[in-house]
Amino acid sequence: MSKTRITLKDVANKVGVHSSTVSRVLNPDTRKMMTEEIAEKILKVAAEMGYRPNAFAQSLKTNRSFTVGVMVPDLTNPAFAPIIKGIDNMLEAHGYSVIVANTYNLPDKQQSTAEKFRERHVDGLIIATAQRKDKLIEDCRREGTPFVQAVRASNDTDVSSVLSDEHIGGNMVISHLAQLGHKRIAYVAGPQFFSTGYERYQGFLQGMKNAGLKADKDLVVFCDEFSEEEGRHATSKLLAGRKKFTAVYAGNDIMALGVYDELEADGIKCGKDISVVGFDDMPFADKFNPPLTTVHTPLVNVGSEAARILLEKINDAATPARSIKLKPDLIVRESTGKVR
Amino acid sequence: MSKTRITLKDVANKVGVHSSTVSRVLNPDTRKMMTEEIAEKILKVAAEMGYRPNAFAQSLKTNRSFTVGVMVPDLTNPAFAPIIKGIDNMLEAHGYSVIVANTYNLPDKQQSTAEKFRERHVDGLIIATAQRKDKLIEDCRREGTPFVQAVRASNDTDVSSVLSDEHIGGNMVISHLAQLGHKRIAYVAGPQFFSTGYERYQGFLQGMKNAGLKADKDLVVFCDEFSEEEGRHATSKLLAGRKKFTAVYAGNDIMALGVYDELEADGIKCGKDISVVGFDDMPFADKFNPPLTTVHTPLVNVGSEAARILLEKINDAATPARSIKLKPDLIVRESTGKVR
DNA sequence: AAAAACTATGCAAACGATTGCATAACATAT
DNA sequence: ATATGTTATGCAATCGTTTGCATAGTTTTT
Repeated sequence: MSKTRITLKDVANKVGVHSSTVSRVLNPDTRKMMTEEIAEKILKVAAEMGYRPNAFAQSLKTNRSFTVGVMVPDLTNPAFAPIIKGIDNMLEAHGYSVIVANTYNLPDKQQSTAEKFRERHVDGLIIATAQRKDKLIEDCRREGTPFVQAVRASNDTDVSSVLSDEHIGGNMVISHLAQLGHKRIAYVAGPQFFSTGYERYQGFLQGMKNAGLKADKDLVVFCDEFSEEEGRHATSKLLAGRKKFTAVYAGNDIMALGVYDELEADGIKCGKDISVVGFDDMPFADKFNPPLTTVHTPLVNVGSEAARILLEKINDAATPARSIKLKPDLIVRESTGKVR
Repeated sequence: MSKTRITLKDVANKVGVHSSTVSRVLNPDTRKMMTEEIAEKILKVAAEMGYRPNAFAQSLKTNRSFTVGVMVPDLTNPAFAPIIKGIDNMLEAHGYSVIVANTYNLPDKQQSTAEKFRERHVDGLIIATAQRKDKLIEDCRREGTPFVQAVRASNDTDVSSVLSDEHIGGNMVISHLAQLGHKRIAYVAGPQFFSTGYERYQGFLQGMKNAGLKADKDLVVFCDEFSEEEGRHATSKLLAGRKKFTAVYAGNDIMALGVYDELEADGIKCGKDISVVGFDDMPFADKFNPPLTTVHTPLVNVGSEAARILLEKINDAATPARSIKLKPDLIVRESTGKVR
């Protein structure tokens, strides 16, 4: 990267014009200010000389970096790769680069990551890590930082977000289980300080009500994190309780795997003795044993929609806030079956 | 991001020194040039005022961006997330940000991605997309771009790379299968223009030889890509052939899933009628049906080692090239069993 | 005491691009 | 022909930081 650099001045000297003229020709917005004859000559020479703008100099002057910071909890959670893919495809097509950071659901890490993004003057943020009440969101609003929340959102009402409709998802799950004859349905809830945890629980409650079933507090366990271990632990508690149940709805696929673990350890047949449903349809959910019935959220679309909205915000700060809820689908596989 | 900026000059005015003094105090390498009294005063005032260097101005002057470009084939392949994680953890600790790009194994995409990274003046590259003969590697060498290859490498001999030892892996697999009594072992090979495809095939051949078994050309299928579909297609061809076999070794876990698909479609019991082995131990391989026996490559370590070497190269261009092969482990699960 | 060496700090040039403003050249109206 | 309006281009300031060099002040050596 220490190769001799061709600058605007080099091109200008070769064509016999001033560097500001070259700059204006190379910017499509100002090209029309120059005659076509000079413009063609400049474009030709710039290409021949291999001129490439210095991004730092541009950014220093324009205060724009054409980067976007994306915060995810943990890139090794397979649900986030499709989201990033959707984000990257959209932003890359508009000349932006994506800087991804993991926060591991640690608030301190989230703050230091935000700080780093500020130092880098990212043009905007996509935040997939927000809690329902989140200082980062407050900070971004106060500072006027363009941002969009993806997957999870804070409680703030006039901020943009792209989520999956967790209530529709919950209704679908309970309806499916009810049709299979299930009446005692347990719920393994994610942390309530995340909107995914909270809203999926509300969706469970609503689904039960709509199916004419009674939601039983003793058949609900609230987990501290969306993890396999917590899912397993919750299932262990449910099985140790006095209330029997014939189905478990887990707040995401990772926790559903924990449910699987516990059922298997206790010699309970998943899909036959007890039905299990997850949420997200993360990659390879169809390869599990048994293939997991789950709510498919269009993760790539979540990413690309979030990126689209962010681009609008960056280009026009007056873009009104927008909260988009994408409709999920229930994918029935072999982890659910008729009540025995 | 349009908040009023505090500059070096503002801090300098407040302390009553020159901005170059502030700059030298804030740089640990030059702090000792200033008296402790002035240094403490500057550090205090800078913190109080919330001074933050302008990264663009720094980069324009120093020609350093403190970013690293990472090229992966496809972020949704679960094997790459741990690699990125390892890379990010190491680089982030040294003040770098990671810009990730997907190339989808398309050479044109790889070239345009490299071009974008050049425009951004990333300080170095980690390339997880190289073919055995790859123009990008030639370009980087000619230009003196610091880079390290990860997972896959080109044939060039004096370039740095961090790989898994595919031969050791192959030997482990064949030895394991031989111990289970398998003699007719089929191999589903990845594309030979990738080092992973080629070297894992060589490992297969070497393992067979070392186990005193005859590698049979009719029991080898070469795939055009590392994909589930190709793995399935290859298995279909193997089953349609005249040679019987009792085990399949697939060049990666994704292709092993394709092997699973075909066996299941044909009513063949995986792990009982035919044993299956993969390579990579991608996340959730233990959740498959049956849990996959596979070669575990320490993906996070591949990432962090590659990042470490790259940092050395960036800091000292004379760092000698180094090719590291990490030792894999065989993880035996339920997809392999005794010959029937 | 004078000369030489060392240290601390300020000055200003440089990095490369963008863009407001000035002005020369050209076109149109009187 | 003269006055007015429009267009094309160059000049130079700006963005904010780093760093070579100059120089004033201090310390050490002769």
